[in-house]
Amino acid sequence: MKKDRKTIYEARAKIIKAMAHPSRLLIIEELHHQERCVNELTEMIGADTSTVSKHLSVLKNAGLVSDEKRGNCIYYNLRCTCILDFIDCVEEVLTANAEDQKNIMKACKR
Amino acid sequence: MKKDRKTIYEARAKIIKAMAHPSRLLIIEELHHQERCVNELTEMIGADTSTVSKHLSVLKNAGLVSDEKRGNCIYYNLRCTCILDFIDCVEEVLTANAEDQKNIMKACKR
DNA sequence: TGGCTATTTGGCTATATTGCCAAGTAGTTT
DNA sequence: AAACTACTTGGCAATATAGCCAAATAGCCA
Repeated sequence: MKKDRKTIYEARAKIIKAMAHPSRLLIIEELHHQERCVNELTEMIGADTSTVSKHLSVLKNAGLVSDEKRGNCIYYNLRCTCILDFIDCVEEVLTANAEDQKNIMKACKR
Repeated sequence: MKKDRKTIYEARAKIIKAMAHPSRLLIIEELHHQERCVNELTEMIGADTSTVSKHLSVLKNAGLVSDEKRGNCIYYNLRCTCILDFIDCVEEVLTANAEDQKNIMKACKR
């Protein structure tokens, strides 16, 4: 692979990888509705605070969320709302896959 | 996290994880232009055939590509073209990140 | 049949990710 | 200042991923 093409794909992969985790997808979806602090997200996810904090730092590092300290809490915000379209696309893939499964089942019954 | 919500996010994460690799992003983009066989992709990527074959099986397993044997080769096709919008969104994030970097640099010079 | 070509699979090592606990930091409240 | 709240960091073990080589499979060609 050409060097500059590789650089581009690596940069993209880093962003996508940051999304590629169930808890982080929850965070993304939640932050789309409203900003949240670590504590709130921790409760929703049901993992250790440190774990959630690390997930948030992965997202922040990828530039997907921003944080803002206000009062006692650090509030996290979603930076690019287009990410939600992204998830719509993923849903499309899942639906297509389910459709395939169904057809396979049908074929087996025959 | 509630069990059914967790299931949904795990399914989504699996799809996204399948995209989260430079070589696999190249494959996706390439297949968007035209179908390709393993050999062709292997050359473009410049890795071992077995490595590329495994990348393709990850993509196939996620339902992102389909394969079709014709003549001597197995041709791979992209199944959901919406994935390209997805990548547009990733580009948007990258641009925003670059913008941030630029502003930080500016601030430092002052 | 035997050798090709195209592709997949198994096995292995190196590396990365995840998640918990414990400890550290920082700002707030009493 | 001491205790408290909110969060991050370091460390560690378990697990997953990546990429190579070697070997297996499968269809084509002579």
